[in-house]
Amino acid sequence: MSKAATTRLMILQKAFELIYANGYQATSIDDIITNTAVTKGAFFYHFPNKDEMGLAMINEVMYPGMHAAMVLPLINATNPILEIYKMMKGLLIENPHFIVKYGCPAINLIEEMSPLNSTFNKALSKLANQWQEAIELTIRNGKAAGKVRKDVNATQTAFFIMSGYGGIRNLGKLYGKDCYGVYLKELKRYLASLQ
Amino acid sequence: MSKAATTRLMILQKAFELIYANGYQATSIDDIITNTAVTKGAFFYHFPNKDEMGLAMINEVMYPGMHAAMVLPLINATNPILEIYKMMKGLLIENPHFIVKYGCPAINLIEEMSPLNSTFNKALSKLANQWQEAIELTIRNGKAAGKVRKDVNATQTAFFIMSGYGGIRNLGKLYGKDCYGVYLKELKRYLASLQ
DNA sequence: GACATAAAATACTAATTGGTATGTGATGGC
DNA sequence: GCCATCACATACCAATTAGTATTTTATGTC
Repeated sequence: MSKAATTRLMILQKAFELIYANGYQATSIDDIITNTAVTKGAFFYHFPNKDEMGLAMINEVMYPGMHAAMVLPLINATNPILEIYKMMKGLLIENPHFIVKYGCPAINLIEEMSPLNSTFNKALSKLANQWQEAIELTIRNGKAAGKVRKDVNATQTAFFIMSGYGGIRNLGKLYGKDCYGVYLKELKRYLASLQ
Repeated sequence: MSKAATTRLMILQKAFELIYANGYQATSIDDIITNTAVTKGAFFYHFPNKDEMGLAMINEVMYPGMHAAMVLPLINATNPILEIYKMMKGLLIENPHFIVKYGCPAINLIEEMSPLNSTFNKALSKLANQWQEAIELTIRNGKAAGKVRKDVNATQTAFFIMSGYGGIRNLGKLYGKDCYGVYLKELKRYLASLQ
């Protein structure tokens, strides 16, 4: 990787880190550059403004991360109920990149920025769509394989599962990680009811 | 109400309005006073700083509102499954104070502030606890009355329902109100599975 | 090694931020 | 009618914000 590309990536990764912990608007460009070996000149050489950096961060840092944690575990699922549960448990309990009190980076950014900036909204919708489609497909395949009841609505179920995730990330900020376990137990019950 | 009390309430209500739409940190004191007939002197006469105003807003504006919309509908519930569903539908569809793209004021504030400020965290936890207890009690009563299966865990179920709410408010910001209907359909299915 | 351009460093700016210092008119108790 | 204190109003301040203008240093190509 060229030195310039390294600088650019350093900016995006540190921005992600700070924005994850403090929010997008509360993270200043000065915050980012004082936490890296990057100067303001370099920042504005690589990005025309803060929002363009934010979009690059969504597409180049968050998208790959969410794909690995949320979509890949579902690909080629043979037992959809189990696979969806494992994906969720992996996300909530086993993923070392997430800190309970800071929630989920994607949920945080949706919460903060999607009402304020339609370009952010679009970029974040793409993330959510990928996940929704992966869950939906898993359920449809499960129905075809006879592992999920025929009267289950895949779209409805996907939205319901995604909602649970966003909400428990929110509650986790209030109560800490204990509520993740409580949630997962009931998720298991719910998923079983689809069989 | 005395004139001073009116001024104070005006500040809190306008602050709530602006913070609901733009977030706590993105709403400046100047924003609040230019949108009211209140000066900076009056603001800092009534509140020592911005955070104290924020806490007063949680306790004096948000708490009563959330109690009316989230707790009251469950009190004296005779059919818990139906009552919980109606409470949720009332919140998502019928409540005229909420704007889909801005989500839920309480969820927003939890998202933004609970990781950054432990005093906010505490105040917001009280809100969440009230709701949790109301849902839990409804389910326990339902079990006692034979309207909810004995093997249902009230705490788990309450967390699961609360999570769904927080998450669908998040998705609503992305997708608009259509997803509320999709969510409610699956919530109905889930609630039925408790019977 | 000359040269063009890419990449970055430095110094600045206007606007906005939360908060303060100080002044002033109204209000209520005596 | 005096006086204290309440309830504001006005003018300010230092720090921080996103962004710009200008200069300097690397880097690849011939």
